[in-house]
Amino acid sequence: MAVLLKQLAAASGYSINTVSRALRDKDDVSPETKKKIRALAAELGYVNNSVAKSLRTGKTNTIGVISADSSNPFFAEVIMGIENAARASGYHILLTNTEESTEREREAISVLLGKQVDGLLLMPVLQQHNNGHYIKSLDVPYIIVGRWLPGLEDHSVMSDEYEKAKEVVLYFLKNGHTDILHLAGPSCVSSSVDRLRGYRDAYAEAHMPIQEELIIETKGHLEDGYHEVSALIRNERKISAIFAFNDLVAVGALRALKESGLKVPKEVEVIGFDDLNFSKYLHLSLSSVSIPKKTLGTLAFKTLLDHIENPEAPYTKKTVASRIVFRETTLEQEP
Amino acid sequence: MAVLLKQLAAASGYSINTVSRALRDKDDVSPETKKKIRALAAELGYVNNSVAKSLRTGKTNTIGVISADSSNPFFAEVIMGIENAARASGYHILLTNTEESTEREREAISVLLGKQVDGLLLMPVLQQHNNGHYIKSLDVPYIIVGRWLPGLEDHSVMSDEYEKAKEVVLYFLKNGHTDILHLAGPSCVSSSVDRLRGYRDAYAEAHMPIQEELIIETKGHLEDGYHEVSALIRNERKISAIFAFNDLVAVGALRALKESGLKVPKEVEVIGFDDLNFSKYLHLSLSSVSIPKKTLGTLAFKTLLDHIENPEAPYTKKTVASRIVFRETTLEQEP
DNA sequence: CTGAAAGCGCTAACAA
DNA sequence: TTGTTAGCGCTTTCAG
Repeated sequence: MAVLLKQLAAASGYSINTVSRALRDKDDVSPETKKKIRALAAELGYVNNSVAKSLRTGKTNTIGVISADSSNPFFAEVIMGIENAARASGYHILLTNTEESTEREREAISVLLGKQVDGLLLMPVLQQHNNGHYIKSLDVPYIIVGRWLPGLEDHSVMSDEYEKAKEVVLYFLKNGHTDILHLAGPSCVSSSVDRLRGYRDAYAEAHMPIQEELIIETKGHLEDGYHEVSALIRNERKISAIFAFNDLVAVGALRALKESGLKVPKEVEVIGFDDLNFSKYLHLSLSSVSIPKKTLGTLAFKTLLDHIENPEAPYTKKTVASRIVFRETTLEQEP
Repeated sequence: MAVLLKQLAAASGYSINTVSRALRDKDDVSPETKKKIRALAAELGYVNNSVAKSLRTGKTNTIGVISADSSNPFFAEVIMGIENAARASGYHILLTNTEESTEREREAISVLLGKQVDGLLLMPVLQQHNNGHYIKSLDVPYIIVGRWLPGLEDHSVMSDEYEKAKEVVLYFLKNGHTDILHLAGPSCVSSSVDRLRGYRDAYAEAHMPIQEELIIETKGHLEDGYHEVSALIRNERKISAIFAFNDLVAVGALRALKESGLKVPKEVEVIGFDDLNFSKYLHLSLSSVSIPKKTLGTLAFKTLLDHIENPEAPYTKKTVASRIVFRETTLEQEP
């Protein structure tokens, strides 16, 4: 069974305390003693029991990560950024999925608190009955990653989505498009709200009338883009540009366009959002708004760590800049 | 601060013990007492401290998941399967990445053991100096997911990769291809070894000579497929079929083929491996070997759970069947 | 049905 | 420099 301090103490002749201090490299233990104890620990394969340590110290060196859907490559990439940064700082992550369910989210927070995580990284659901109030009352430091919650904006680490969404649609409008389809994301996700707002404000700024039927809410999955665009084409609804909530939806849309024989970008221009790894390798490489996902994850963790180490510090909203990458699904193309 | 059993005891007039037993629904506490205590706990927002509980019970209800690279969509999907199954059984996952490094792997195992995980799910690196010996000596139950380690085959939950790889190449050979490029994965990953073995054995079975220069080792990333195939074409090396280690590499290859003007599948047939979510939505939907990733994750967790609950049970290798999906990058196509 | 006492393995005060 | 003692918050005997 597991080797304990007690065993090391018995085997070395020192007290449990001295062994503990030696292993933690405290400087009131003589070098020789340390050496002896260290050697013994290595020989017997001693592994510090972090559960006991955590109970005693009140620190777990673990943070909870509550993701909405980690099978979505976007989150997967963000989470990898988080994990990397966390590991580099001696932290571990306890990962949970909510699948955009408010109840699961609440449950997840509660369980993770029970596990005494030192902090929380959240990608929360935004809804009528969201957990904003509950989250606001948390004792542990927490950061909202890539999203926001009303009244908690200062806890967010995210990218400039509204601005970029607007820019995308403005680009379309300037190119003379009037029928710009917006394949929006779920309204319970703050990024959908921002991207949609960008769409509306771009129209407003260009003094163009919005055609509400060209705003279609999806769940943000591949199939959604495919089905919605297929349906539109079947109904002979004219569209000349598509601004998709994310790359997944855009890829689905691309597929539908191809099947119907519509030429991209000549007849229909398409811009996605997120710039997933594979998007530039598509047969028709996808124009998209590139969010630095790994950076987002890293920054989120680092910010959280700051607050763990310095609990009194006030929170401030942090933003990482994204940029529009023009590839083969738009007429304008980068060199 | 956090509400403790002590507070509930003081506030309710019962002893700490009774409160604890009431909350855990033990049947030697009277129903009314339970009700009172429960109400109080809910009111004060009591959350059980799992660290203390774990120290006392020796159970953490947490498993460690050591992934090679969770930004790879394949792992992301498997991990999601694991997380789902785990949550359904009241377990949480502590996620770590090794980026295919043996040292990080060893370190990760050790730290997770220190955190007293109830079991381990590994996607280990296979190398000269691998951690097989170390892993073999573990006290906690562990399962190797989607891979194998020599001597530990019984601990694996994986798919029938060798068979399917062979089948793929046999399909190519039967169609008259002689120059089949194999974009292999890293040799330190067991699935690469299996898929390559399938390639070789198919040639042997067809009594065809292998052209060693058509076996190219890659790291399994998108860019690799792109660069290797581009280089081959630049050197005017003739190839008429590509069997890629995974879909990522295949997509990169597809891109290179497109740039060079080679028609898929007429001039070059391509089959990938893994069948990632997006593969069927590519402009040219990718033929691939479909591994049921979520099932793999679920089965891995369930198997691990069996061993956690029943430590004496012997391990046996488990396999989930994959299947070849013929889409638009092959001449043969499913309806 | 309920309570008192012990102890999980560790670290932090305090003594020596 | 080292050892003794207490205690983190909980569950588990064992009494009552």
